[in-house]
Amino acid sequence: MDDRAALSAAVDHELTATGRKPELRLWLRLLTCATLIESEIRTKLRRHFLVTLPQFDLLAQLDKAPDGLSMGELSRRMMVTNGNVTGIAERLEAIGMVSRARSRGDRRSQTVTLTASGRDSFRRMAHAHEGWIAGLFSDLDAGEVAALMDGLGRAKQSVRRARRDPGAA
Amino acid sequence: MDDRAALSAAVDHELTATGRKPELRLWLRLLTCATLIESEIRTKLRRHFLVTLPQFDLLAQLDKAPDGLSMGELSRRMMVTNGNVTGIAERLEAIGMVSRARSRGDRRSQTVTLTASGRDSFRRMAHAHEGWIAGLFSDLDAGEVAALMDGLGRAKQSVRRARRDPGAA
DNA sequence: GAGCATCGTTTTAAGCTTCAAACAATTCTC
DNA sequence: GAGAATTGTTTGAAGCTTAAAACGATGCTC
Repeated sequence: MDDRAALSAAVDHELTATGRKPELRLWLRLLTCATLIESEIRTKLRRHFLVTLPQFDLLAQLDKAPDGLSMGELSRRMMVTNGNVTGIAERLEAIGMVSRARSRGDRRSQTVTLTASGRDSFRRMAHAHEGWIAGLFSDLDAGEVAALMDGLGRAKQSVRRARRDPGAA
Repeated sequence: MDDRAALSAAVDHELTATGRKPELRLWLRLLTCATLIESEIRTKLRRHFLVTLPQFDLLAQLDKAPDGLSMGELSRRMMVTNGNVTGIAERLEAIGMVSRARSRGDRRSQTVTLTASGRDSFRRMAHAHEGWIAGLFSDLDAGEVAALMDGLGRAKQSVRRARRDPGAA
């Protein structure tokens, strides 16, 4: 490869990343989308409702579970560590959005529940949130949304399977 | 709506979330994918290279910029706040992966550069990282990857546009 | 039922992240 | 050129996050 070819390959690599594996580029693009949306929603939640995104996430899990959830179940559904949930739930309890009580039948376990006012507040947030998300995706038509749902569904399955058997290629 | 219909609607809502807007479901799925991959990569980077994901991210930006980058430029490319970069760069400097120096021409600005050993270490990490990502996506064929790249590209544009003009629907 | 492993949760240490305020160097304006 | 915005970065406070250790209740085995 002569100098000009080497330079051109280098520039090409710099600017368009075509030298990389397609999977890596896909991951970077996926991450960019997630980061953009996440930071937009985080800012709006703070500005409009004085709530953090993790707090909103915890409330959303509880809103779908009328009987409340244990700390461990919250941790699994939110895909974060146990210790993480402890802090978020404490702060939400301090502002009266959720209540915690030892579970009947297993005194190790705590059951977290939305308070009445917590549920009210969350419903308002959730309504606004749905609108914000729709706004962010508003340049996509129904077919594009469906295609992405499908592709991401396959991607999710692939990732889950790969995490289970690290060996198989 | 009688009791049985109400119950069935509720269950349906719980399990498949069909009551929600497709855009919201798309966002949740996108976030799930990103979270799964991110946590897998985070763990592997720590186990194999004793480096955090944000540190890897900063190194990756520097590896693409042979002349180094200013703190502000790093912040923009990593899509995080300025103050955030300060801490990550400090820790990377402490372990000898990067060096910082006042920029010539503008004494406000710091230029961050990979050290020789930092570049060496990063190249090894990047090679492993590329393999891990390929492994996670290995159930997708080339067409699926391309389709996702395309759809996510459109999604990214939609989000960026919506952030610029909050008014337009 | 005594010992032992397990399970659900909290705690701790280190690091990440944002937002807002502070600071310092630069540029603009007159 | 002096004063006023602007720009690049750091600092500080609050909160998030993980990994690992600690704790206490439960269940298991003999």
